[in-house]
Amino acid sequence: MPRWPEDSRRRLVDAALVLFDKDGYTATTVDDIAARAGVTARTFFRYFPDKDEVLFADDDELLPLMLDTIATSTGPVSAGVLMDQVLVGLAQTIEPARVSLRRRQQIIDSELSLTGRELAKQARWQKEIAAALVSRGFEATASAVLSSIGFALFRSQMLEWLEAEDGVSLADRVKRALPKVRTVLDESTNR
Amino acid sequence: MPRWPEDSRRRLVDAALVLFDKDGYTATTVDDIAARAGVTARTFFRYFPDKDEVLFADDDELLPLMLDTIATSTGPVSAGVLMDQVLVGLAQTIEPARVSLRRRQQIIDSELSLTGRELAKQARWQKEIAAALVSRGFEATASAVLSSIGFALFRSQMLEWLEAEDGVSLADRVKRALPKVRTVLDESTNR
DNA sequence: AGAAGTGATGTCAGAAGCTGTCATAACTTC
DNA sequence: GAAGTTATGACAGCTTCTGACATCACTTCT
Repeated sequence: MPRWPEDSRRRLVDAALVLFDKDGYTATTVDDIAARAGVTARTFFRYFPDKDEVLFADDDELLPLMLDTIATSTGPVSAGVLMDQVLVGLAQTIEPARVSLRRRQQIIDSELSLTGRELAKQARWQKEIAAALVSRGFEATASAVLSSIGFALFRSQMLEWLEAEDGVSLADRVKRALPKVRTVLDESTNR
Repeated sequence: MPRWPEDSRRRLVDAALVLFDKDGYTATTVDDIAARAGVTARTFFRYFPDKDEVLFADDDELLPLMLDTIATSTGPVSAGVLMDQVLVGLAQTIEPARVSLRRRQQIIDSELSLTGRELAKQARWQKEIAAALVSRGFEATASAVLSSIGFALFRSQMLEWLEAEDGVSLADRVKRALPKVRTVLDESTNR
């Protein structure tokens, strides 16, 4: 429970989203964001290491959740089932934030560098999840492959979910994703 | 066959790789690179839109190759087979450059922003390949999923290939990757 | 209540990335 | 050899990001 803190941070995030949405990412300077939040640019960089991160800072809370899913899972399960649990848990966590996530994704898609940042973050998750699977005794390459395609699938499902209006939850989409791969693969070897 | 051109560009790339390797990415300034190549920083930015791109500029030649694979494929094949051909072709193309690619990957891994750039480029490929599959008459979601996991797999295999010393070619690794997914998946539903 | 401490913020200075503009020199072409 | 093209240099300026130090608000201890 700090004195003024967290308040500035929240205002900076809000200001950034509004301005990026209104004027575009490159067109809005850090000074603009800081001014709208009532602080200095220097303060902005105290909360966020760079201009991009104001869009992704909240994501950092998600990795511990995912790692926790793996660490606290009980009983003998396959790596695939664990990965499934991780992704469904992730889906359920972000599910309520759909509208703001969609706005954010529009901004991200408008700038290639932001897409890169998003994917880099996901790549870090991917590595950590794979490592967590390994530390639970699963084989290294299988863990890497699983984590790799798991996140690739999650992302494609998330993008669909953000766009779609059919009301199908992200968790449901994710649950259907892995079997869907199997279908595609069965077709793929069908010379 | 330009007058002086291409020569400066080549020298800039070489200088950048040497300096990034020697002093680290952030520590070497664009001025350093330009100086070593015998030109001005302004000239650097005429060849490359930003400092990152000097590491990735050559990759742009690869996309046309991949799209060509899809466009010129004859006979009725499944999307999966096509995707397989694309990735194996890509693997064979970059195969000879292994040593320089490994040095490059070390630099990329040292900086999160570079990883982002690498993945952003791959994301663009992914979208274009998916679009090419669609234009060959394949279903949209299947194309997207296939392209998505295809590149995820390719990347994980490439990273293994760069590290490994077992002499197994990248193309072979890629060929084994898709079946490997199937194995992992079979295990994954095996509650 | 007053002193001392802590943490958030402001101010200032500066490096590095990147862009626009114009000049110039090298080289080609007619 | 005149005209046109092109790579490059030379500034000048903006934006992102960092380090150093000052200051102000609020807390805690006495």
